[in-house]
Amino acid sequence: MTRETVVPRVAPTLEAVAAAAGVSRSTVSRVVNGSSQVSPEVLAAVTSAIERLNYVPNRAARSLANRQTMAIALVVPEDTQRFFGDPFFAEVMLGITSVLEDSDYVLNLQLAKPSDPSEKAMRYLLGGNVDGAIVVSHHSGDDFFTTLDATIPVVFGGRPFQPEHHPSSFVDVDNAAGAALATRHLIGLGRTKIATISGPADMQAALDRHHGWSDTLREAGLDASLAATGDFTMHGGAQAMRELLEREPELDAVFAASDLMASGAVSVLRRAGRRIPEDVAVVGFDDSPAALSGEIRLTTVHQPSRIMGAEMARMLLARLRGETVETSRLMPTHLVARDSA
Amino acid sequence: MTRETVVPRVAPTLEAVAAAAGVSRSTVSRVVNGSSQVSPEVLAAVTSAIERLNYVPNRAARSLANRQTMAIALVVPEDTQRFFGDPFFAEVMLGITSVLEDSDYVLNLQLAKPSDPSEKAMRYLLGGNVDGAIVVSHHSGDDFFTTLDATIPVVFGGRPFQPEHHPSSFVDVDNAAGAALATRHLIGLGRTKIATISGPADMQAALDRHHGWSDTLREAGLDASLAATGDFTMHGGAQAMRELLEREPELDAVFAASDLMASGAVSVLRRAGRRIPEDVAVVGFDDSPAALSGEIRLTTVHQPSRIMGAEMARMLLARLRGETVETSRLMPTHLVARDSA
DNA sequence: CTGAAAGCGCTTACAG
DNA sequence: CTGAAAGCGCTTACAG
Repeated sequence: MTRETVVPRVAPTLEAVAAAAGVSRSTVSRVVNGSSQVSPEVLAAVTSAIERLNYVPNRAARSLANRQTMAIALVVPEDTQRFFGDPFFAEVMLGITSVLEDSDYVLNLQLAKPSDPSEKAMRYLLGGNVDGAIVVSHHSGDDFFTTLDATIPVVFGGRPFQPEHHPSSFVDVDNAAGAALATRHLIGLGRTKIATISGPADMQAALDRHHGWSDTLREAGLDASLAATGDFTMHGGAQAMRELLEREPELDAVFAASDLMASGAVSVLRRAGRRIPEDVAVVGFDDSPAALSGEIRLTTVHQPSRIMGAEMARMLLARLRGETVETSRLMPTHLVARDSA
Repeated sequence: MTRETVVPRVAPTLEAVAAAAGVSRSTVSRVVNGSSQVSPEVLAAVTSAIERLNYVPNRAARSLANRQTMAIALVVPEDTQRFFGDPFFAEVMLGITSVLEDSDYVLNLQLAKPSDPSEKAMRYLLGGNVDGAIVVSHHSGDDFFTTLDATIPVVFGGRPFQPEHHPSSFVDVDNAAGAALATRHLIGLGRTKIATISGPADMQAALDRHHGWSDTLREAGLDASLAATGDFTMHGGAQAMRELLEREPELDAVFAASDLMASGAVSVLRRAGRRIPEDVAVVGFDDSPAALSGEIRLTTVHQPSRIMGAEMARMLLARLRGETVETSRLMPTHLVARDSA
């Protein structure tokens, strides 16, 4: 259209640096990649040329040549709302980025639809765009992610559904044990009508926590039928609480499988005139910031979310380096007694 | 090390598809890229070969050849905590992803340190990894981002600092006008000692909102000296409120430059025995979910965050297409009167 | 409508 | 320690 007088500031290439330093491309490539096979003088000349030209290697060319992208994907099969709404994800991401910072890898966040990764997301993950992936919040419909491991290494945050089908590597806590901790605490408080608000049945962690609750109750000879399902959100927790209250107005305790759901339950209980913890004791799970931001300081099962994120990253990086690493890492939980139970 | 008996499931290339379909690579490339210059029969043959081999184009090779990455970066110069803590960012990201979904672009999230993007982030942005960038939450120290536009198109969320230096394209609201709306509302309520909690002075939006407040006050002949600075977080808002209360215990209104800061202020005011809105009227800014999740339903200045995100993406995509687009887009604000003022 | 060929900017054996 | 050359998997004029 218009006459362009602007010099098309093309990014300098290896070639240009080589010319400027008076050496071959191979040599420049060596210094860029930190090879020790370079004489001090040449090193200096090349380094200064790089500085002078402000050279940055072209990632596409590099990837094409050595088949590494130096990128890893963080896949969260949840909608944006839930991703941002639950502090758990922030903590995990914080842990991941903290270890990636010290590496040459960059993180690509991929929010996918639960149990139905988009065509686009699948192509992205399979199209050689990342060297590995971390999948947090796996749902049972997501077969794609468990089989993805055949193409690139993937580490799950939380034991994925059907690991027997495709043995996946993951970092998790012993969810059943954590739930048992919470339930025993409630029993120790003398409660007898102990309900639970479970997470979605298509998530392994939700199932495990549910079983931890029911097994503990049965061992104690208590009824384990008072269960409702939430979706790990505050709203879902409130909804489930209403249902439980209707079914059993006399309930005196509830174990919610997440702090957010516990918060929702607390609101409903109070609005229904129950004092917490006097009338109804509530225990959450996560010990995320959400445990402290609600109407009452939540008693909850602590899981080291940030550290778990860091472990996921470390595990993936180790596999990327070709090291033999354990397929799973289980982190400890503990009960944090505060005001709600 | 060990003898590998596993077939190294190499991803099929264009070449392989061409062979399978009995055509040239050029032809396969054409159908992959949706060229119309292909006969129906050949189209069918190639399509079926692609299906059969499960072919996914190698992105690095494609990028190298046509100099497009089909990726754009969302850069947020804030730490992970604040990024996840403020619903504003979630809304913007939601808007961005909604328009990107219908395109072939993927989004790469880059959290950078305020006023000091890491070496790594800079290299990433300059290294041909993305075709363009959206920068939300720009601080005055970030010269890198304003100059980045010389290399790849960047659209700012919120007018960047020093746009005169490097005319940047951005989408924003008229922050001063929004603040004036809030302030006039407070004046209309008969308040006379109207304070403000501003955002950080290194952000243009914070400055603009502050001026909207002070100009309106001066026009009304009221004192405009009661100002404290927060950092856009709840904690920062609380801190600033304490300071204001100490300086002027008689204050009867406060305009906070964000809902999160308004929430922090509300807590402090109540703890100090003030009734809201009777004793002190509070107006926030954003109308994000945070306006409804606190102790009181906040009266606030609505800005269409999600739509703004969508506009940023649309604007960037248009520039990527080589279209001539306006350099800035200003969205409207309006006051939402609820319970706090 | 289709194919042969050059080129995108790197890395990596292979010689020397 | 250094360089020439092939190759990574695509796209894109250029012919035909």
